Amino acid sequence: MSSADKPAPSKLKARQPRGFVDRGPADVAATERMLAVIRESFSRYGFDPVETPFVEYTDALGKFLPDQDRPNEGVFSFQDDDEQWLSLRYDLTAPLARYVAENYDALPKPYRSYRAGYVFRNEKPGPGRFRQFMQFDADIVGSGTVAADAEICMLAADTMEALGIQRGDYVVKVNNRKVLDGVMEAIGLGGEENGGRRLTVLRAIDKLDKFGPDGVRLLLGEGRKDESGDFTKGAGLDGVQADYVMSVVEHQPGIWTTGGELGRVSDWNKQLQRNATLDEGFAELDALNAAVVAAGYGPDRIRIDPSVVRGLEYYTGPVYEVELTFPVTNEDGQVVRFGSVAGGGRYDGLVGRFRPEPVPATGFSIGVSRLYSALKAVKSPIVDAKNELPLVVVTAMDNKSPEFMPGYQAMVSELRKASDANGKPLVRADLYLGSSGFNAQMKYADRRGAICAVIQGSSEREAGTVIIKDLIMGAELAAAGRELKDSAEHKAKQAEAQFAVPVAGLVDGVKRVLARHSS
RNA sequence: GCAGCCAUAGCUCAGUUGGUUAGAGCGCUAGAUUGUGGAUCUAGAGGUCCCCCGUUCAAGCCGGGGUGGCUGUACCA
Repeated sequence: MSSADKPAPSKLKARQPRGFVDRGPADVAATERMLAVIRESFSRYGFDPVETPFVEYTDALGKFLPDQDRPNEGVFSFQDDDEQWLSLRYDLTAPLARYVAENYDALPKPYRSYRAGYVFRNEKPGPGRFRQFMQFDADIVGSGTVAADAEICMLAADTMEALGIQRGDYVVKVNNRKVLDGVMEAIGLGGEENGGRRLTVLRAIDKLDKFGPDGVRLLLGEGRKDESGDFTKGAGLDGVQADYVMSVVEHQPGIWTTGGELGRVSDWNKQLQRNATLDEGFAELDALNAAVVAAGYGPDRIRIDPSVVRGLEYYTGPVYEVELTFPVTNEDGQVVRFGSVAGGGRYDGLVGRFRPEPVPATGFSIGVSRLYSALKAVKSPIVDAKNELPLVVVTAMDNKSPEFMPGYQAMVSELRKASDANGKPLVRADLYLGSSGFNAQMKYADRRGAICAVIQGSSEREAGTVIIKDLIMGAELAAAGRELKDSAEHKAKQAEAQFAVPVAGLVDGVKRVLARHSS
């Protein structure tokens, strides 16, 4: 404080690493409620929870093996003191595969499990895209039937509705890797030697949402130049090949709505040159569709869409993507779409990496923070702040005199012990511990969003009473114009908003205020 | 990763051809009002002008390099 002890010239700068975020009380509480809803939904489908650690051996995560000294491509990795490579998990699927393989004999199969947790990706962050984020997964391991995939799709749809997303505001889109592989074969891109070009074509298809059919066509052919002048090399398909690809991926709007009835994928497939892989893919889509339709899930909820491309590295059969379809106005006033908030598919090869026998598996993953933003945008009641327990602030009128503090602490203590008719906690209670004057204490209570303030100065203390001030009603009065403040009506309201009760009646007085605002 | 734009107070931003002590609005802290949220008025706190090197008598401003941010693109399990 004296001029002698100046602050050091270089103070440490408080800052978050890029791509990582802090979350405030409202976000934490709302996310907790959201997770509870998802958990309930998954649990109802008979899934059991399991938790695995953040860290796995790098080779167990699969894709990024330490081919050199630094297994760092997109993954946070470090070496243990025995020099083995460890990594932070980048999804919840690979750790589940490791868990199932390790505990194979002890688990009931097919094994249904769910889990939520943070995952980490060491890559460039962007809007709504972080290096640490939460996923919520559900998987069925040990069942190769398409009924398992159907079950996952229905679970996805039901979970969206449980979260307060209206039917029609989301859609579960389903495709099958075998369809895409069959298309590749049909245009002559089958076989080991065409792996690179296949990837380019599939990536181009994945851009349909972003660049539209014309953009995709460019990427299938020569390539595409973006507005910054950057050029993306295309797959080099000729016109016939590109036509074929486009006819598949663009056909989806008509498939299920023809004649007002659900069409059959196998009928639609007759328009195309066929091969065994295509047939198998369409047969699986057909079976999946039949299963969900029989259970009452129409194309407004679960829909076949041949343009869905996901998980090129490890999905082997059906793939799914949950897309939000309602438009949203962002803070810049632009209308945007949320797009995909969950995705998944069948990964029959993943557990088998650890086991002598093949183990089929299917599952999906919810991007929790993206979905959270979406729930706020649709004003889902689940993320509404009103669900929080109300806060009462006890002011410390005589905070300059330490001998009065125990009295105030007795008050918050009593409020903290109070419960409602159902035996649940009545309120959260906070005692002002700062050194500022009374005016500032009211501002404090206001900023904390307290429902009421408890006040006891010297005159109340002598009278054995406390004052309870309804801050919600008080705010309306404070906002009223000066000329109104002398009116009889205003004074009557003021008496209602702020009243004295005996010290023993503190909890009852607070209940009186709660009752006013408990709608 | 590649390309473009940007970096001055907590936030949004001014800052003249390079010229003394870098400003505004909002916000924040408090006072006016022994003890009541808004409004008003007053005062206060808060800055290595992103960092380093260079040019110059002199750099927030000019040059080079770095770092960080934004946008697009690539990748995305």
